[in-house]
Amino acid sequence: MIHELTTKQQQVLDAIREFQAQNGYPPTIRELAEMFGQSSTAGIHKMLTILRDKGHLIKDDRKSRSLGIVDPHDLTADRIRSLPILGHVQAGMPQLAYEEKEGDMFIDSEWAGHSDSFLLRVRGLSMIDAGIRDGDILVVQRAESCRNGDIIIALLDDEATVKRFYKEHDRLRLQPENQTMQPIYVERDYPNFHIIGLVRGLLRKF
Amino acid sequence: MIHELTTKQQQVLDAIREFQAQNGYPPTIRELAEMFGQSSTAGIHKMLTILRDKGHLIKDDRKSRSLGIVDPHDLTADRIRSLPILGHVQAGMPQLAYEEKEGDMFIDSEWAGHSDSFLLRVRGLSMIDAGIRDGDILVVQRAESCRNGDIIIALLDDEATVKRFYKEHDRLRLQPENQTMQPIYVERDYPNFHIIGLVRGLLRKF
DNA sequence: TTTAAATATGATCATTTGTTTACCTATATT
DNA sequence: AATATAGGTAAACAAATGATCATATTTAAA
Repeated sequence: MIHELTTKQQQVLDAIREFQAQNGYPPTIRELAEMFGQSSTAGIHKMLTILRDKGHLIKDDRKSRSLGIVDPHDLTADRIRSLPILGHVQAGMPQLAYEEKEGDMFIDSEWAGHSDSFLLRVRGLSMIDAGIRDGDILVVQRAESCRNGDIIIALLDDEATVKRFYKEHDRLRLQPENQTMQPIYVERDYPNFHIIGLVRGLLRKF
Repeated sequence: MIHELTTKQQQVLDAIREFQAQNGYPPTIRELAEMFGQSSTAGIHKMLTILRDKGHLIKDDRKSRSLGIVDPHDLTADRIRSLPILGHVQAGMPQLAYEEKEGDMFIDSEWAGHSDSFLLRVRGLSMIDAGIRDGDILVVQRAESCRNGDIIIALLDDEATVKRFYKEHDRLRLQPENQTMQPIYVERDYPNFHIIGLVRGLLRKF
């Protein structure tokens, strides 16, 4: 869909990108013309129209400094999320207690692209056999439901835990991955059980 | 140095930030006035001057859409690194074979702040007891030396491995963390042994 | 060579945008 | 009560900016 560009058109596009990075806002047509040593604005204006038609540029008519690059390489902003690191999950859901925030961390949105996620520091050894260790940080995606076998963050009687989730005949099984620990069974419709989120990733710092 | 703001001033600042994030370029004074339901531009204009004097805003006189937020929280650019994901480490060090790149991932520079780092996908179970599993991604910091107990990426006879490193009397011990595997011993000064880097972190995607 | 497209000029026009002045209204402080 | 400050209105002005027309010049394709 994105057409080929002449070298000149590419230069203009690069100049816009450069200016934006340098100043925090896009250039005017006259500023662009000056950069290329041109005495008229008409040439640049025409080129911007071409660039827009070719799909490389977003340009709002009659708006000053409204140029926006359509750059498949510069997905930086879209690929980064800043997530809060929570020391522990508290009661009072579904609102998360952000006061308990340990800090923030930037992560690739491949993990946090959907909905609102957060990071949770693991306490305990209940998932040690799944390679989840004490002190690890989990990438948790908020969710109310999940599927069999998912590793979830659940709140049971105001106590937050990491477990693998299984739905059985008339009850739910929260399976620790630790040979020394027993599964927890929860009646369906037990009021004090809530799924907080799905474990999507794990971060560990050595 | 940065003065306190009234709630209204804070709202204006937030609106500018929001607009910038939304559109890629800053708003005009009239657009701001409209956002706040004001019929005149003078009020906003006055407020922008105040915000600039207080050090929260960069504002070029007589330039359209030139507002720039001075935001101590926006250290984004400094806290993010884009690291290549390598499928495996090859011979021919110390240059890494970037042709084998699987892709790139953004990570917090808390892990990759120093020197050049890269990401390496783990193959095998040699470190399973350390919670490092097949398919995990390691954050590797390039290094030629390391200390006892460090988890390292080493190249032995053109074979790359993840092991825990110990220096013994007259040899080096590469200790797998897997009860079924035996340590590897390497003579000091063995020519075909090279330390590639230090494992600083671990990323896993569920 | 001929033709078409891309690039550029110079001038002009219309609109957008920032700036300013003179007021008005609260609210809090002296 | 008097005063200062933040916030707001209305109107007008000046500068910045985008759009456009007619016309060259160069470059690439037919």
